[in-house]
Amino acid sequence: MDKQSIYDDLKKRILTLELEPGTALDEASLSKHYQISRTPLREVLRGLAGEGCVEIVNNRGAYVSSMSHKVLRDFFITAPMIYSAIGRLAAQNAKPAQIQEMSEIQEKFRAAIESGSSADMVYWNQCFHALMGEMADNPYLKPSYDRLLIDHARISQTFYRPRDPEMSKRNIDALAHHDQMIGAIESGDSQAIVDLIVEHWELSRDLIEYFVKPDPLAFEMAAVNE
Amino acid sequence: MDKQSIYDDLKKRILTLELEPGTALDEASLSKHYQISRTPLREVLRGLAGEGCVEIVNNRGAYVSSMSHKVLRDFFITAPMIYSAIGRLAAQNAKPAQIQEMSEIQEKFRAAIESGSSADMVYWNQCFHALMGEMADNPYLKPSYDRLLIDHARISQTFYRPRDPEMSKRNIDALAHHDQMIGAIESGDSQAIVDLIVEHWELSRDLIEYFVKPDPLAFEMAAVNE
DNA sequence: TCAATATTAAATGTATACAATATGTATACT
DNA sequence: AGTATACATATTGTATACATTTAATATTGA
Repeated sequence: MDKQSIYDDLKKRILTLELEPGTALDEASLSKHYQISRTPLREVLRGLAGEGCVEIVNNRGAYVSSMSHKVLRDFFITAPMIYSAIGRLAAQNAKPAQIQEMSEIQEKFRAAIESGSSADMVYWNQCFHALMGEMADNPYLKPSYDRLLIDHARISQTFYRPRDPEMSKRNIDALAHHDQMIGAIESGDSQAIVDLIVEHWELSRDLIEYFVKPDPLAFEMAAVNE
Repeated sequence: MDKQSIYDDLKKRILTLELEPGTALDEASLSKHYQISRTPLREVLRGLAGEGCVEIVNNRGAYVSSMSHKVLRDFFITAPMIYSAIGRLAAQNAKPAQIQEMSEIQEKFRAAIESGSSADMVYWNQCFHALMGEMADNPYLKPSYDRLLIDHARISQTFYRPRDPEMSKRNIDALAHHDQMIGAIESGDSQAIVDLIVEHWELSRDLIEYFVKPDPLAFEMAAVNE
């Protein structure tokens, strides 16, 4: 397994919460697991730290980056601005080959939703939005955008409930948004893509609110007053 | 010299253009220069790559990141949005100790301008704006902001002419902006800081335009027609 | 002479051994 | 008993030797 594959594998395990926020990433165990020496493994961990997946503390090793309330708040403040900017630039700069690739990813995403595979949904959704970042082709926005996507995936996983029928409905909506986004990018319609991204964002935000502020459990007032 | 110092030193040399864009960063030479083995030096280079100072090509080493026309364009597109957002957040979140520190940095900056030391001006200006990024305290915006600051310093250096009287005038203006920014942050005035940042940005932008589109050299039409 | 291939030198990439640091445990002391 | 200190263990950080890849040069053939 080469370094890039190890990088991708670790990132995937962090995004899917298989490695939960705060988990210690022990160099010896990982290098044994991936059958590679500690030197290149350390470089992988430091690479992931640069992307925000991992936090490194001096002389105390690497940890999967945390997801505090503060982080959640910053995420809600920041995502709409960056997502809109990336979308606008993507509509302006997307190359035909990238649009083709995006269509293919979208079909994989559609298949994942139809099959109900939660891990695949997260993965192909991630690919879709990461590709939009590539289309935007702006080295200054990319690091922030990528970091937002990482936490977006983790937050979504946290609040996703595969058995809730409300989820299927939202997935269908998200899928439709993606289709429309591809159309807007093809026609280079900046305003359309920004509108779609705002709509898509609100879907995601509402999903999270839906679970942060759920309906209280049923209870009998009479029983309490007895 | 410890790893952090080496990191800082290299970053400073890149910012001040002592190490020009595209310069190859040879591991052996650098490790000899800093009296450290290649292993930790490689980690430093990869750290700088994560920040955007350095580009690493597989099996071909590290280079000071380039400054193409494309980069310049992306810089102009992106900086106003991120700078404004950071400024707004700084006004909202700055801690008293940080405001104190900013005042101290500003005095160093003032001294640098009065003494006319170009390198010190770049350095303390960088510190001022980097601290504003700390005040904003937003992990999603920070990586983009830091990358913008790096290239902002390099672009400014490229177009700075210490002997031009126009420069001194602009320096005085920049200094005044900084003073006003500290005031706006102290009073938590978001609107004021955004206005100041836009003004400050325009100063910087005009400076660059002033040298990208200079007045043509004098010539005699008559001579051409002879 | 030019092109293609083989060889060689120099660089990066990896493994491993050793050093420094941090944590946990045991022991001594108040 | 509780705290502090000393020691032991485990983990990270660094140096160095070796492997691999790249690039430059030399050599051979047409």
